[in-house]
Amino acid sequence: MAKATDLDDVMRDGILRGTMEPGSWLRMEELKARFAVGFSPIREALSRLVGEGLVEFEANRGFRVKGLSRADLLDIAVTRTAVEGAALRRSIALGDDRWEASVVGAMHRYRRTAAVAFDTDNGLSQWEAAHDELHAALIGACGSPRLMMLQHRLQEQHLRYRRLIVVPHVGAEAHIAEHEQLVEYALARDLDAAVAHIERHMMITVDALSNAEF
Amino acid sequence: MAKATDLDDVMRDGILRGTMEPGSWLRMEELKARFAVGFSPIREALSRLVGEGLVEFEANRGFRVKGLSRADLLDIAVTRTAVEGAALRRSIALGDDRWEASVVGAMHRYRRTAAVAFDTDNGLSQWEAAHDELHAALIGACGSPRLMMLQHRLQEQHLRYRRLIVVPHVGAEAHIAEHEQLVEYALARDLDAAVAHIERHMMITVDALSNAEF
DNA sequence: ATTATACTCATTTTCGAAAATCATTGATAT
DNA sequence: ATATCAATGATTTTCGAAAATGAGTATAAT
Repeated sequence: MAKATDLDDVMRDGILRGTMEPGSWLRMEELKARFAVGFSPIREALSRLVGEGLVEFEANRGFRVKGLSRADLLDIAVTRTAVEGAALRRSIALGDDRWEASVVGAMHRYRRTAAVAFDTDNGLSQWEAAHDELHAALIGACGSPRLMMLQHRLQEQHLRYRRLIVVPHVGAEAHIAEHEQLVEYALARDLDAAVAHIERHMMITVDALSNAEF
Repeated sequence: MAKATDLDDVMRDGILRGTMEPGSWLRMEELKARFAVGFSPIREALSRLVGEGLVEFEANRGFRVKGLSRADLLDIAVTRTAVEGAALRRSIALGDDRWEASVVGAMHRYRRTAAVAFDTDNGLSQWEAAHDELHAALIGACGSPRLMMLQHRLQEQHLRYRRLIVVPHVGAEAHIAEHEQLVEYALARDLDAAVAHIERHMMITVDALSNAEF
């Protein structure tokens, strides 16, 4: 079935989508049966996910999906603020026209997907994907592989929490306005305004989520 | 010999100390013989190190020690600036007396080890260790597990470059003065001065290293 | 001479039987 | 009754034989 090299992709997907429950143990025999492979590829893929922070390992007890908590959600936000703030600062300072073009393009797609987010079945996840791509585009010119990689991983981890709450129909407009403003600052190369805005933005997301049950 | 769970520690050590050459392939049979274990624990440990950014993996070609380059050294510095800057800002804002005490203590040990760094055989690595501990102590009150973990990993990665150049006997005084100043700002809770100082500090280290041959 | 194809060989990668581990249960002694 | 220790069982973890892979080499075809 699934090639062994892509096993971590499949499992990452399961963890991010909540199919594999946060905090639950990952029993070897079960995974072996589920994915129709031997022990080695499974352990290897899980070890990679440990490094990514999605899975925890306890010697002789096995692997488990990393749990969710308010403290962890806050920590993700704090770290995202540090990483994305610095990356955005550099990106705005270094970005050329190609960067501007990619931001404009991503913003366009973001607007479009937001407009139909509640119409179709997977409209919401389309919007979410466009949102994440917009953020990635904004820091795309920062020139630091590590900062971009960290942003990507933190976005993934954040995704697990976003999926837990129902996005209110009404909030959409404010959400869009937030990003219009952010992109405007970025393209105007207003460094301080953009960074201040994105830092505030991170915390708003936490506030919205911290009322949720989990 | 070495318990299988600690295999990654042993290999990490080898990579950081340069025993395992940067860019070189890690042949399975060789590692199997060297550590007297089977394939599985080796692959697992290496997979963990992939997540930490010390090892690269290419499907069906195997694992290799991550190479060194000027671009990579600069990227480490950029990322360290982002992570340690933000962490220090939070640490200064949130730190209590216990934090102050740990900083004072770490600074004391740093001074002591610096004084005898060139006297004994392993004096230099003692000094290096104390230096890293001082930086860890400074951000110790930031309250973010992720920022502290990232700082630790980046410090490790930076270590591989530090080992490449010979620390000049003369530079020691300036190095100590830098840290005296930094600690002073931190304990005085002068947030902006401390953060500005540490950001400059990161770049100084890069400059010193970028003249080295590699 | 150059491209295409089959064959080697060194190496990675997978597999499941077997060993190791830990929590639990049951037996025994105080 | 409670503590101590041995047996049990469920599960993780290791191991090396065997399969899969890809790079290199030889052979054949145009």
